[in-house]
Amino acid sequence: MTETPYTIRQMCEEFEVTARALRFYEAKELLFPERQGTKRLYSKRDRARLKLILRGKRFGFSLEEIRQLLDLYTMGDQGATQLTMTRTLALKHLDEMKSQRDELNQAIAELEQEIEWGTKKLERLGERETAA
Amino acid sequence: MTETPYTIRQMCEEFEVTARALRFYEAKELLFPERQGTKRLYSKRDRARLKLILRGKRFGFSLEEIRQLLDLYTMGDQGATQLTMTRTLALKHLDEMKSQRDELNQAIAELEQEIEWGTKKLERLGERETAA
DNA sequence: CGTCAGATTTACGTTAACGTCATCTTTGGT
DNA sequence: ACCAAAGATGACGTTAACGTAAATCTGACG
Repeated sequence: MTETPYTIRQMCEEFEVTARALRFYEAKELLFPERQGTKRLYSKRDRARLKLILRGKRFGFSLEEIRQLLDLYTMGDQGATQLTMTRTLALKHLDEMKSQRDELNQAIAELEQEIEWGTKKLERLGERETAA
Repeated sequence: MTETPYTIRQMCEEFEVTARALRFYEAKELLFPERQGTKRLYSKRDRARLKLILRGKRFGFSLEEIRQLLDLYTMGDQGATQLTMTRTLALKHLDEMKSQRDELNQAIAELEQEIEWGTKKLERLGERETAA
């Protein structure tokens, strides 16, 4: 078993996306499944890429941004110039993600505060009701 | 100085958004500036809400989701039922944000790996060039 | 060989979140 | 009183990321 190509249906089920989305990602050059006749066959590499695509989306990156990031994980044997550019781009994204994480942590802390506040208020209301 | 209302322009500059966006948020009931005649006046409370709106956007929440979250920060003197619902919703969002953070941390770690890999490759290329 | 489910291609539709005019009003300043 | 700038109100346009429908194709099976 050297490889294990997936059909489009299997991909859909495994990643919970529609066939339309997969074809769309292909049209946008984020995926390059091979063809067996006219049908698409998704390799392990395609599956890895799709995973990254979906994760990128969850972080609010656009498909175009994701496409650029994907090239990073495909860094084969490019020239030093290309590699440097890719790395620079990646560092930029890394920075974004880090500030995003910091802000997210702050937001989480604040939201927890608010919830605690609401919880205590509910407790007081409960006491009143119990006392009556 | 009990209050310090902002004009729409001041809001735009302070938060780097367009007037169109502010009116749009108002149409979607995320902001409720008062009116002095026909003109909008944004209170401190509006500014706080806008800050949360923009932050929510950065985390990929839709305006509708943000609207619901905003009500959390407006928990005044509602009934216990309403308050419980709001709190439940908030806990759900909190969970989402926490998993998002965890996934983000993992993505950051992986991206750092890749970058390090690229960096080392560049170093090797540099050595070769130097040796030539 | 017929057909019937599953794929593909093509093309138009949809939603969110504004952008971009065009066209009034309002208003502070001279 | 008058003018230009700022603000308001429609109304239509735009982009991203698919959804949906229609027509065609293709391959395994009885």
